[in-house]
This record gives sequence, C-alpha cells and structure tokens, in this order.
Amino acid sequence: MTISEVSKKCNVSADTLRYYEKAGLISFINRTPGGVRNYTEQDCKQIEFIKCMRSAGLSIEVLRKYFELFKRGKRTLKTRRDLLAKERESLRARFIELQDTLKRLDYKISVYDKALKSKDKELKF
Amino acid sequence: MTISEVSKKCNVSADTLRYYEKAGLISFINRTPGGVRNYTEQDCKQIEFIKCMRSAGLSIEVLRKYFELFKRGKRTLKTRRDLLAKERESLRARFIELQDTLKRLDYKISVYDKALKSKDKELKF
DNA sequence: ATATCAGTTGGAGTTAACTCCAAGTCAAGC
DNA sequence: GCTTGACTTGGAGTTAACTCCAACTGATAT
Repeated sequence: MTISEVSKKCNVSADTLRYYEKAGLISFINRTPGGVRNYTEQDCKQIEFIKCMRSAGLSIEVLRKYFELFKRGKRTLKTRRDLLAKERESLRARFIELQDTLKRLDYKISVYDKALKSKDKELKF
Repeated sequence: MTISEVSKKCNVSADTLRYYEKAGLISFINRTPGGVRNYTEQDCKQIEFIKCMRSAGLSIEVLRKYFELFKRGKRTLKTRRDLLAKERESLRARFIELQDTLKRLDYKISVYDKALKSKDKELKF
C-alpha cells in the first residue's frame, strides 16, 4: 500500500504518517526500488493502534518509548507491559474525571432548562 | 483573596489566572485601590468551573464564547444552553471512545500477561 | 528612608503535535 | 523525450495553552 492509500484507509494524513515514522512510532516500512514507502497490512494495524492510543491521549513520547522497547526484543516484554498498565491507570483516572464532568454538565444544562421555562431567571455563570 | 491565594486554593498558577482573564474567561475582578486583584468566592467557583471544563477538554475558545454570551445578558440563555449541550455531546463521544480504548488496553495487557507466563512468546506490536 | 515582597503589565518563549512547503525523483502515458 | 502526478526529503510554520521574564509599583517591616 502507498502512503496515500494508508492515509485514506486509516484516516491519518500522509504528513502525519511520515511524522510518526520520524518520531520513532513506526519503523522498517518497506520501500519500492524507487524509494517509495510500501505499507503492509501489519503496518496498518499498528497505525490503527497508534491512532487509537493517541486519541485517548497517550503522548507521542510514550508511544515512541513503547516501540523503542519493542525493537530491543523479547527481554523488554515486562517493561512494555508495565508501561501500558501505567498508561491504563491514567486513562482510568481521566475516565472517572470525564464522567464527573459529564454529570456536572448535565446538571448545569438542567438548571438552564429550568431558567428557560420560568422567565426572568439568570444564572451566576 | 489575592491571586496567589486563589492560585493555591484552586490549584491553578497565577500566570494561568491572568491568562484566563486576558482571554476573556473571567471578567470584572475587583481591584484594591493599589490595583491588586481581589477575588471573591464567586470568582473562585467560576475558576473551578473553568478548570473542570478545561480538564475535560473544552477549549479556551469555547469557554471564551460562553462567558462572552453571559456578558450579553439573559437574552442569551438559550444560546448558552445550546452551546453547553453541544459540548456535552462531544464529551459523550469522547467518553465512549475512551471506554473502548480502555477495553483495548485491558485486552492487550492480558495478552502480555499470557506471553510473560509462557516463555518465548513475542507480540506483533 | 530603605529594603523586601507580592503584585502589576506587555510581550516573548515554550511545548506538543502536527501541517505545510520547496525542490527534487520516479514511473507511466502520450 | 516530455509531461503529469504521486512520491521523496529536510526544514520551516502553525496552533493552543500556557509559562516565563523584565521592569515597574505599592504596601509593609525595620
């Protein structure tokens, strides 16, 4: 697959794909004799993984470290596991926080709805 | 309250408080005759609200618009309600997404745990 | 009166994560 | 052989949200 095909398929811009490669999130992408990137299905799966983790808030730096450990082979299995577990914990925290904020927003909107029914009300903020 | 007191109380740096003011997220902070900001309890509540919304991912720009509508008075009640409702929807979407990512991480970590038990296993990424 | 300290301002600097650009290369179609 | 279009690179530019800084001021303690 060319970079533009992967870009469409994964919904990630070609620039971002090249950026991820430079940043160490993807390595060893095959090239055609002419030097053009030739992505495999496996590469796509990895890109989807990166995309998913990025959208959840994992930083480029954390992902870079993860894939760097990968390159060092099997003996880093435990370290990688622990890295993921640590990220999971902070995601969990953000999840709870988001849940609370959603509740707060729900409440605030209900207050607005009340104010809108009974004319002449205003809120503090 | 002085800016440093509010900073401690709300766990927001003084620079950030001044930045929020410049950005239009807080207005009409009282000043002492000498020109020093003097925050009220009400100001703190608003700052807590901003902090909460910011940490959930609402942009400065959205909050700026919200408080700008506020300054225009009661007739913007409906607009403000709708603005909040719209933000709520995108938070909900991010919430679901985060939930899925958490599941995916849980699964991946379980795969790691299996690989760690049975020696000699390696993953694709 | 002077030193200290917390506060003030406008504006510059930082960081993460892209995003864009110019100049060049390569393969395919005419 | 030439044009076209997709690809390549290194590096510059952008954006959001702070964060820091220098130069100044006003209140308080000695």
